Amino acid sequence: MITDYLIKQVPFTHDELNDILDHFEKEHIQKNRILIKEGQICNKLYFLEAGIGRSFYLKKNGKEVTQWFFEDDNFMVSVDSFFSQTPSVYYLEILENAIIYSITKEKLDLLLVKYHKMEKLSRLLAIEMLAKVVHKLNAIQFQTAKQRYDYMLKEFPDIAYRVSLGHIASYLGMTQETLSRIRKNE
Amino acid sequence: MITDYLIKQVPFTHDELNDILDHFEKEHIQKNRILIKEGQICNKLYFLEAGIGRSFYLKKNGKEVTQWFFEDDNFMVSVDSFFSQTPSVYYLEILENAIIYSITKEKLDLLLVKYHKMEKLSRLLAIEMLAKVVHKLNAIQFQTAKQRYDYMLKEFPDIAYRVSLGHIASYLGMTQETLSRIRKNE
DNA sequence: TTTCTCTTTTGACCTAAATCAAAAAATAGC
DNA sequence: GCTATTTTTTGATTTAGGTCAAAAGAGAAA
Repeated sequence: MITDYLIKQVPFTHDELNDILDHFEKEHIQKNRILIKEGQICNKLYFLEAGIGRSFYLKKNGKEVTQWFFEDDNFMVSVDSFFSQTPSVYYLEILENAIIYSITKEKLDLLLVKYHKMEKLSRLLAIEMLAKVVHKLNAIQFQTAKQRYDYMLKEFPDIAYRVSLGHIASYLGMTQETLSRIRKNE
Repeated sequence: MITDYLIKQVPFTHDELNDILDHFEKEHIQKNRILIKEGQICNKLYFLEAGIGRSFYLKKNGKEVTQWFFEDDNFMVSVDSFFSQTPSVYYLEILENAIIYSITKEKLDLLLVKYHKMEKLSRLLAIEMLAKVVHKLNAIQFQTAKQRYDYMLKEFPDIAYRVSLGHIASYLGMTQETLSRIRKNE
């Protein structure tokens, strides 16, 4: 639940929470839907109440490379694009039927001005995400293919067996063949 | 200047700025000083007014691996450790004689509560840092050694020729020998 | 069940970059 | 200046993981 998630981060009052939630829209999204394409400006911040998603980008050779996975009960967004309102480098895709809450940049900006606590929430989320990305960077930069897969299992235990091997392999910076061989030897 | 930097991010008033700056301490630091060791809790946020720094960690085999470079006119911190007050995974080291402004976690927390704008500043910084780390991640994950060095030249043009080849090589996830050969063929 | 498509596995071979080792160059200390 | 120490370069060899190609397996539609 999005309310539980928000309260866990910052102690909003009941009224504040209602006001904030009024700025979000709830939607049901079918799997394989692309929320944002490369080049579009990501104008919405999404909260995944159910389902999973990923961001990926398309290399010149046409291959998709997964950049991040988004689990349920987490925000999903093309960060740079949304916050600096510049064209997204990534695609955002829903991988399993999802229930999402979305808020536009304009509405979020209103909330950020209105509620000091909302700024705090955003800061906390950004720092949390930063820590996660740094963690992945270390895994990618210094570890063998096998160790990177172990990182994946720890970081996304729920997702590791729900998305295709190819998506995971590209997320981990290795080929499908290599990941297949790693799994074989588990 | 730290004041210029702050104002560029958020329009603080003169009084606010003075109050905020009163919470910082100015220090001159000699090169090669270690600000934070692995395992310590990073209790201060540093602003580099002059000089450069890096974060690195020590692998089990005793080798240092540079994790990030910090240029003058930027904040320098072991992010996770500082914000979640947990033991740092990294060392923070000053590489060239520096002038820094530092603020403790306690004092920063006071400012974050006192000034809505200060929360905003922190959010913006976190998002900016996030974008940079994502950028490096992409360079590391998908590019050849040569391309990674080109990324370094773009991201840290000032630093690329001021720090040792070994520091840069480990930052880019390659050996010194490889970087030396790349430079030779430039 | 059969067909079509998409995903995963397996095998053979190749290459970018690592490792190991040692020489050359640059810096720092005296 | 002249050593001592650290950093960088060069060469020879190895290897993890990539590439290419094809077979096997798994869904989905009908």
